[in-house]
Amino acid sequence: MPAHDGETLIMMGEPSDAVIELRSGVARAVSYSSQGCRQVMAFFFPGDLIGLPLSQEHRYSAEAIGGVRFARHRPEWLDRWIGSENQRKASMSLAIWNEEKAFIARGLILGRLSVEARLAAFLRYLAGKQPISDGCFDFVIPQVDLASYLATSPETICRVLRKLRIEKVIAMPRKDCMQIMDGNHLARIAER
Amino acid sequence: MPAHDGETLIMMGEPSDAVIELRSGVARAVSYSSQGCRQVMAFFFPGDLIGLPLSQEHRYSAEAIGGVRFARHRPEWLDRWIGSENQRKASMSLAIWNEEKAFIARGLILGRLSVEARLAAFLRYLAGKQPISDGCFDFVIPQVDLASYLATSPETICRVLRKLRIEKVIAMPRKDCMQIMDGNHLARIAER
DNA sequence: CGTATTCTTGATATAGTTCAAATGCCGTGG
DNA sequence: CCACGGCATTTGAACTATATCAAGAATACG
Repeated sequence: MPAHDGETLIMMGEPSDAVIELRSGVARAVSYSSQGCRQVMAFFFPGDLIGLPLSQEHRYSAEAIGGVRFARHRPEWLDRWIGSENQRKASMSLAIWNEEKAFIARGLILGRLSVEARLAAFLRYLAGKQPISDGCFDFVIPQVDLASYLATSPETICRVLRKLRIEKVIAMPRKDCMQIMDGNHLARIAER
Repeated sequence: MPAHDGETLIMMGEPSDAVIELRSGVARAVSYSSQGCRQVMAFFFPGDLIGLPLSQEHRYSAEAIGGVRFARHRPEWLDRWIGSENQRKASMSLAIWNEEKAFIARGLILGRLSVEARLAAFLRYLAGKQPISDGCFDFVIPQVDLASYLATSPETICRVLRKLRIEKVIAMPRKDCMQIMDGNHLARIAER
């Protein structure tokens, strides 16, 4: 099933009665605090399972960002999926761990002091998640979401991206297309 | 078994051949990057399982902070522990989820723009984790670790704690003892 | 094509980093 | 028990990164 950009796939607080399998595109996990503060917690990529029934209710909303196609499964499907996966009794753990990795990644990225270091670390993370062709990878995440994810303002995201472009660390042939020109330099920036 | 303060319970990169059960005190999860950058990723509290064998190697080091007593178990023990727990086949998931929650918490805390908001959010989190007597709870985490966890400098931690004390939002009768005087105000500060 | 959204840029104020130094605290060994 | 050294915390001062406000340009969308 395809999803419109911005479409909500699962809703925070609703009972966890469905698991989403992301087939293509990128989705975001969003947390809404009681005061209505919105925070992008993670991004999901093709192959990821979204909304594992770890608790009674979903702990975040999942929203389509760009080019999303997905499948919605009942929890029973998860049991079969796990069984089919080579009889490895660890595969539920694997699925959960995969989700956990996304959240840990955000923590580690946000642990840096400067926005530049955080953004550099995120771009390296993203490059490892996206298929790369001609040195470029899709960059469909709006800067507003990036700002929320990296705990900064959209204006700063824009400025830091420009700085990295000027320094020829990255290039953006199109707005939705990112190329890492100097991986070593990017790694150095990411280290504070 | 008791642990000295600062003692390493498990080491990042070593094979996951032991699970630690924290009986008392507080421990920290620390990640060391290849360049040697150190980052406090999470804190563990009594009852937590540390070093679940999700991957071949531990993904973080665990170090004792204060008053730690712990038990070291072989991975087989985990199977028995899971079996004993009411035959709930979900209990491995529960253990993993508990670990995951700690990392998600850091992400959500770090998602705030100001250090004051991050610290306020963390104190609320901590108050929910620590037993409270006489309105006070143990506050054994050194400010250096807090700074690393909250992605700021120790000096700023010190200054913000002072500010909160002056504003009578919190009180610290002793250095290792924290009291929340105005929970509503603290919640408001945590909301940016 | 017009409208809404996202991105970009500039200017300003402020929070927070950094460096440096002083103070307090704790354990160790004499 | 006290003196010492090391470590954590505190404070000050200067500088810098980044939030915020405001406005304009570009882009997507119906």
